Amino acid sequence: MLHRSHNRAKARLEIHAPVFAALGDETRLALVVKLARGQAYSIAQLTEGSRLTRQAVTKHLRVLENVGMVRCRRTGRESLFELDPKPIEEMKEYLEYVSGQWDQALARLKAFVER
Amino acid sequence: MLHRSHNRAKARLEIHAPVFAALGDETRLALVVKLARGQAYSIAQLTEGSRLTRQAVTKHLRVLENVGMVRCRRTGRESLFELDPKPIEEMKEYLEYVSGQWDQALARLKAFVER
DNA sequence: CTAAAATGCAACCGTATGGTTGCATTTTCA
DNA sequence: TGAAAATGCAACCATACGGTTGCATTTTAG
Repeated sequence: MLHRSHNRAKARLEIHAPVFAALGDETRLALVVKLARGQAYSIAQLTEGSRLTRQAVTKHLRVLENVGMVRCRRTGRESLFELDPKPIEEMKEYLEYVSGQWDQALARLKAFVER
Repeated sequence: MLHRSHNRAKARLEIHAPVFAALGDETRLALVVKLARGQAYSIAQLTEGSRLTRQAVTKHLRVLENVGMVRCRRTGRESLFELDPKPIEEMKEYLEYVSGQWDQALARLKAFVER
């Protein structure tokens, strides 16, 4: 059972890099925090409070959309964006895998030293 | 207590973006996986199996080092790199915060609808 | 119907990024 | 001591990235 989650995490490593990259920007990181509040926000709403242009924010939103962290639906004259938590769960799985491996390595080292 | 972890995560948001960016590259992602095995690896060892140049791998390692995910010590004629799990823990905290907010938002929505 | 609101589209720009090549430096070991 | 191993340093290159500006399009509301 531990073996299964191991393979699952390893099989999906390729998918993760672009998702991590999407969060590798302060603006996008902040957007995700705002979107995590659960509502759907228009581009104008998401631009408000930022020192950036609306178009800059739009670009960031498209990046998030392309990696599947955000979904967009047109409603009237505005585009509403809302979070999709699945990629975040995948990132958590990856990090759990890495730190799990690390912890096991430390445990083996400890057992070896104490022998 | 839930309120405290909320503020802690929010206070450190600036730190996280470069760390996420560091994992936003397939090569670095793979390096971290390898380093999670717990040993210290030389540059030559980490280059082995990759299609990249040693210098390319070195650059990636410096990136990981600059965000604190990896430490380097010179031993004889080789540079040994090993993982530092703290930044990974910080990323996990951030993701926990975001998905936690999201879950709470969904719960509020559910409570509202069922009223 | 028309003006304002919200967005889309596209060109453009400076800089960061990922990668290479070439050469110098330090350590090891026979 | 001298060659091979492991790395460091630096220049260079193409392209991706973050951001802006300008203008066209669609929707709303008076």
